[in-house]
Amino acid sequence: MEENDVVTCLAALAQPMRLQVFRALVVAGPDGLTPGALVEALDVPAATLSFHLKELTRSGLISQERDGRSLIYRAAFEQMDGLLTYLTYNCCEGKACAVAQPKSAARKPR
Amino acid sequence: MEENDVVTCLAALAQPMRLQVFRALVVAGPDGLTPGALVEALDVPAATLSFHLKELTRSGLISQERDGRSLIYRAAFEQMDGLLTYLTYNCCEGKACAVAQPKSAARKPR
DNA sequence: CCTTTATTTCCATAATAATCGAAATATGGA
DNA sequence: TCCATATTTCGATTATTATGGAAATAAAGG
Repeated sequence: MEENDVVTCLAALAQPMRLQVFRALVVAGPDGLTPGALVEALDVPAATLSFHLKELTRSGLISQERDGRSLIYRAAFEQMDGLLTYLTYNCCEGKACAVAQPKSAARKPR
Repeated sequence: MEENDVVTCLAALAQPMRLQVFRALVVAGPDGLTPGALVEALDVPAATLSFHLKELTRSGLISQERDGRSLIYRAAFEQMDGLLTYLTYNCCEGKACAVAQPKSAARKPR
């Protein structure tokens, strides 16, 4: 992933409501969630949610698919993986830092 | 790391100049860099740089230490590790996604 | 103490992002 | 075709962030 896209992805997640939306979609997995479900779950006005969904979509971190009257949004794990890969590289260059997947995997196991 | 701090860290990195600054500090390693060196390297007005350094410091992603007339800024790897850990968790919850440290480590070896 | 160098703070300005009601669009079904 | 439901777009408003020159602060050394 290229620096520009990295900044866009980071900015997409760097907002409380959007981080919550993304987390909800990650938890929902392949089924995804509709805007309606997110409005309920996160108690946010539809127009506001729509703005944030657009922002996340623009970054490539989520995808959209129509299903009848509803839309289904899903987390785009490949993109998130790309972001993490970039950050891991640019955190750990020459350092014995967070190549620590084992350490990470050990704590806070929820 | 808690959700609030995650958003703050993401926001700190979600800006082209700040991402460059952080990357430069990561590359510089334990020696760190002075604002003067960064002004030279990144060709940015001192006042603008100072604003961004403050932002990064506020997030905990870099630290500051005085050395005579100069200040030395360094990447705070523990904080970055915390951020990566959080993101890894909230990307991969229930997914066989980017627990892929090996995969990541294999490509783009520069 | 005065000067030089390093860096930050102040301040005004410009640019971008977030909020949300109301109107518009899309879809499926009677 | 008309209606109800799901969602987005519009548009106005407010809030936050970024930029950079000029003035202020901090430290070292004569």
